Amino acid sequence: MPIVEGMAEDVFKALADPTRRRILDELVERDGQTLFEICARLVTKHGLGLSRQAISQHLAVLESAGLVVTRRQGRYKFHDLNTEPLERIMTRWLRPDGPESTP
Amino acid sequence: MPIVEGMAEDVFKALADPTRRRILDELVERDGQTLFEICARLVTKHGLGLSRQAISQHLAVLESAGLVVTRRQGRYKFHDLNTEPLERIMTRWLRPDGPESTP
DNA sequence: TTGATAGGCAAGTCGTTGCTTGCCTATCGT
DNA sequence: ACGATAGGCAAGCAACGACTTGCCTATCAA
Repeated sequence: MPIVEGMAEDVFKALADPTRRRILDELVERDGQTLFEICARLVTKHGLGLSRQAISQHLAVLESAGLVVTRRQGRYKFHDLNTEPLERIMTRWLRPDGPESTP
Repeated sequence: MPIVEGMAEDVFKALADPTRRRILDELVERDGQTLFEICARLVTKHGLGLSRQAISQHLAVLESAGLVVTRRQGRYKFHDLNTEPLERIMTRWLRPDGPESTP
């Protein structure tokens, strides 16, 4: 399947923010975290002092990009990482014969 | 070499803009293009009606991210694609399929 | 039911960014 | 030398994006 720019757009924009990349770092380390868990870990591990809404908005961006999928369970909403959109776009500019090493 | 966020920052921000991604598309198709060539091809192939300076600024962003390297020759400045920064960051969130040893 | 927990919605602020416009320098061909 | 070509620099503007604040809904435990 060829890369559709419309799909790549959201993914690249989602990856453009350092906080969102940190969130992905957290999720790749432990899947199924809630919003409050992610907030807590960003504070304790990275010193990120952001409001809950800020993180919530970041998660919304990641979700609409397909990088995060969610499942509700009672009052909890668990967030899981989905790397499938990444693999789709990563090879876009890689040359067929691979990178050229230093001669 | 481990991924340093400071290095990834510029790369992701550079990739966040659709015009810059188009430029990379052009360069992966034909290396060593000048600014005017890139302008012309963006217009004819993608209908992008941007000013020369706009493209120039995009190229500057790509260059400072290390995604494009340049070589001067007389009054010409040729632009070449460099995929090395890409390969550095692409595997960041790919889960280890098993006990992966450091290369 | 009451209070606490987990999360959502909307408006507003403020810095960033993409783009333009105008003018400038350097190199080439004749 | 001259004009034409290739590119650079800087100020200004409009739009977007990250973040906050305030208030609201839903679920669970006592």
